Amino acid sequence: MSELSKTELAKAYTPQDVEKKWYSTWEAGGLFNAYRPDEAPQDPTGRRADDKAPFVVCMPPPNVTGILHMGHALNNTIQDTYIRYHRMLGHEALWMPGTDHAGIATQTKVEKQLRDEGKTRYDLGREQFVEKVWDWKNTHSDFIEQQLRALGCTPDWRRFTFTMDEGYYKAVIEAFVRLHEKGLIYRGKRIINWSPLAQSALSDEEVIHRETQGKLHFFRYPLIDRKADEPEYIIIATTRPETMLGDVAVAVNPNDERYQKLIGRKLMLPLMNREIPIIADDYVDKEFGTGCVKITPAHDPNDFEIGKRHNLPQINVMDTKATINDLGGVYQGLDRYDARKKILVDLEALGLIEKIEDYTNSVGYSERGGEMVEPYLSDQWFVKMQPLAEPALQVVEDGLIKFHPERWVNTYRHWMTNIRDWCISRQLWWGQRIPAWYGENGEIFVGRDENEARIKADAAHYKGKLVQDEDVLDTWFSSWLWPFATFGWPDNTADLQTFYPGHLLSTAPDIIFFWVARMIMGGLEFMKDMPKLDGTPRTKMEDLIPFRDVYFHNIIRDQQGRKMSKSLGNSPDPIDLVGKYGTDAVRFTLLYLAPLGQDVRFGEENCEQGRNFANKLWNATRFVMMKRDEYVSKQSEPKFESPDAETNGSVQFTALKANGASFSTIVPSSLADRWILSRANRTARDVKKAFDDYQINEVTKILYDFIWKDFCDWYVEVVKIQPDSTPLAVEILEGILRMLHPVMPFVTEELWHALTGNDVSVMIGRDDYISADEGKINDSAEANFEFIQRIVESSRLLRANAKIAPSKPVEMIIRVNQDADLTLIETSREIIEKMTRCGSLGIIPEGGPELSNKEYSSDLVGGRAQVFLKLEAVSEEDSKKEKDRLQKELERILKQYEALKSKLSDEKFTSRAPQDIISKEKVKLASFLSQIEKLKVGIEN
RNA sequence: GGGCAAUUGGCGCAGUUGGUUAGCGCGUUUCCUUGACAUGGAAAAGGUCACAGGUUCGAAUCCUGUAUUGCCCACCA
Repeated sequence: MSELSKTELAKAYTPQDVEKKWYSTWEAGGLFNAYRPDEAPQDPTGRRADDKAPFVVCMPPPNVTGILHMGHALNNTIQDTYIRYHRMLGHEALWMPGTDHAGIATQTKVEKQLRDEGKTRYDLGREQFVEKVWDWKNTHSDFIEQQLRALGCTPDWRRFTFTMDEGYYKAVIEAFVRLHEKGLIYRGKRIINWSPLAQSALSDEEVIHRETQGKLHFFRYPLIDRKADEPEYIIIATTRPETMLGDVAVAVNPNDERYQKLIGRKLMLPLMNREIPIIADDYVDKEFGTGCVKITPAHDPNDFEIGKRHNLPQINVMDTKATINDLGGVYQGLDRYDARKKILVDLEALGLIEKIEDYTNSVGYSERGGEMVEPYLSDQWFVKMQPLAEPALQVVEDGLIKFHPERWVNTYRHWMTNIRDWCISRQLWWGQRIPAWYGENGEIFVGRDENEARIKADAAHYKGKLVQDEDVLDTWFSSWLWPFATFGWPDNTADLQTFYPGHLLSTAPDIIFFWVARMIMGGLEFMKDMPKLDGTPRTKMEDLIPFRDVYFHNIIRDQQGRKMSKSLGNSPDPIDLVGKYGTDAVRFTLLYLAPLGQDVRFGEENCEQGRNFANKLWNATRFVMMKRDEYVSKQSEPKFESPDAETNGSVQFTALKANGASFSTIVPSSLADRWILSRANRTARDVKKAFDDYQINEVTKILYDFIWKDFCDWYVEVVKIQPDSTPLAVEILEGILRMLHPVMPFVTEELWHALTGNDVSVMIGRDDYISADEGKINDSAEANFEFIQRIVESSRLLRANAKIAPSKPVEMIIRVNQDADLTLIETSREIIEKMTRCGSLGIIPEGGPELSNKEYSSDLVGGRAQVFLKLEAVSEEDSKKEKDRLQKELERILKQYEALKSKLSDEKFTSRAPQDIISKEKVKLASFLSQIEKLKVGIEN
């Protein structure tokens, strides 16, 4: 590659051409693969860092049937950016991909398909139905993977895991059996959340409560054996009349004088004609309603507790479809809503309705199906959570696991300290079947398979038939094992030893309870027995936790602030955006808009910013390459292969790769060079800090500003004027491409190859990330070049004000306050002249003849200099306008000056403020003063 | 009922240990197709940082309260 390059880049960046090519090149080149030290020779890139630690991210597995929405796009972009960043830092970066079987969601979809064919799952039977779900899964799971590829994601596809895979299935069963053996899983008859649609139990987390407009009904329950001075009936209040069919008592507060005498007496439950007692319980609030509560233990969790305290029967009046059953008398067969209507009509006819009021209360709905959840009494399996929650809270409190932003710790703590047992059984067919077998007399045997259950049965001297539990486990009961089951747990695999614990978990905050908290519990509980890589046991908490940092990203909303949702149709398909704007543009935009933990409103047009940025970078590279060709052709003996970076006289290019992780070895020879090198290194430093602090939107902002404003707007312009800066520009650009690569992988890879001429087998993503050389951060160079920039800007402003055509050469004079600046400006003379298009430039010291505002328009550059632009024919009107402008400026500065002056003369300030602040303010005051004087002179002349 | 956030120019947002002449993108106005880029360049207008107190030499930034908005949690029938 002696001819470093020809300028072959197209005029605009077209992502489609570039993305497909590079993705397959990366994949074929093994970029995504992470290897254990013992597998190192397999790494096709030949580069690995045995001495460097792995960096592991487990992808939150999307639902296998789902399509990715904007939230996924953001989340996976965050993860991919961190993976790429750490890969470039030399870590063995492992991103574990996979999908989730999503029990209810998936089963519901397949059942719906069956329904369209006029069938139910029972028509097929369990085995055939599950087979059908597998078919469905197999035809849909590719889709997720393709979308992730389109987003440029680089997980280790070889490790792709599905939560129903054979090995994973085993892990789930193992976890169940172990917890059961420890007494942390039990079976119990409880009130659970029942989804009549899914016909299954739900966990508390799968129920969302919404304020719902309803009615509070006041019913009269007649008193039996009423004495003359007693009321005819007791009035109870209820929001759910249909449950009265299962009433077994009415409770009052023991201290309620109104009813004290009636405690122990009986009421006649209307419609059912059942005698029920009046009982006393502290739970009842005297103030609410009538102070009398009907008690329905089978249909309300509170009533259930009260029922237990008072040994009341539990009468379940509904079946699994929330239809009234045979215990509901004449209402049998009615749906719960129809039953309510009929009960109201019937009670009305009996004159037993006191009144009905409007009432708003919180009602639970199924997160999936959206229907009203029924509190339902049934036998279910539960995980005892408190013993698991305690250490899981501890590791977060102790900072072993850090939340970003930190405030989520509060939410986490609250949930963990008020934790309730987790209902894990689901009356579905799609999922891991509960490994419990029942004997004919209700015996329960839990084992990894039927053999094991049989052995336990034998031990218990049970010889009869064994029937396995029909139910499956909650999907989250498999998800919480994700950080280690994916590596082969419960087997003691080399992968598990090498890649556990992981590092980063990135997720939306809405699954903090579902998933994040439980994964922490799972890691602490299940990894205890697994040895570390060196064979020693995991004794420390930090060896058990599944990850160290949890990044809670924002929720993406539409421009009206609504949550993106399928039903609203307000969620753009990320893949459409990728097609329209390019992957890099979408990635950049999402990260740029994603301040940590703050919801963000997203409009598709935002992607234009990312697209424009990619195009800007593209063209800057195109230009730099063009200048390089030009520069090379002018050199008598270009020495590209030279490893040295000597810069005396004939500047030469260093071999780009040899720079390793820092920007450039070229010794800067001009102010602009020192400036850009300083800015570049400062940027590298700040980017690293932002990455490490999980301020990813800050990363993109810093890069955007540096690349666009410093490099493109100024330094590229400098190169046009100072061709000797070309080699440095090339090297800065090369570093820019590396710095930006984790965020915008495609365009940077394409440009990097164009620029360096590297073979496709060499990938920027396997190369070193830029690290800052802080010794090259040069405050005075930055300040001095900024001074030059301000002068140029002043000149442009004056030209615009005076309406002088941009192309017309002008006469300009710069008057400086300090002699040192005479030389400074002199050395930058060419830059100033070319950038301001001035025909003649005078540089003069303080003092000397005044320049009249009849001839010159002027502008102050802080207190440091004043720029004068020679005007052509000046009319009275122009002159007045110029004076007005100066006057306005004078007033503005005067105001600040006065404020600062009184501040500095305030003894309180001078005695209490730190010295450096005071001296800074003094310098500012002097600057104001000099500006004021100059403005006055300008106005008068 | 408890908790957590947010409130900065027309719109969307930065501003992380209190000290900047309060920034950015979009939009608006003016000018510019000068050999990287019109997906561009140059310039301009536009904000008493929700409100009221307080702490401090100094507050967009810290504290208290108020208002509005959003989210999470909670078994008051």
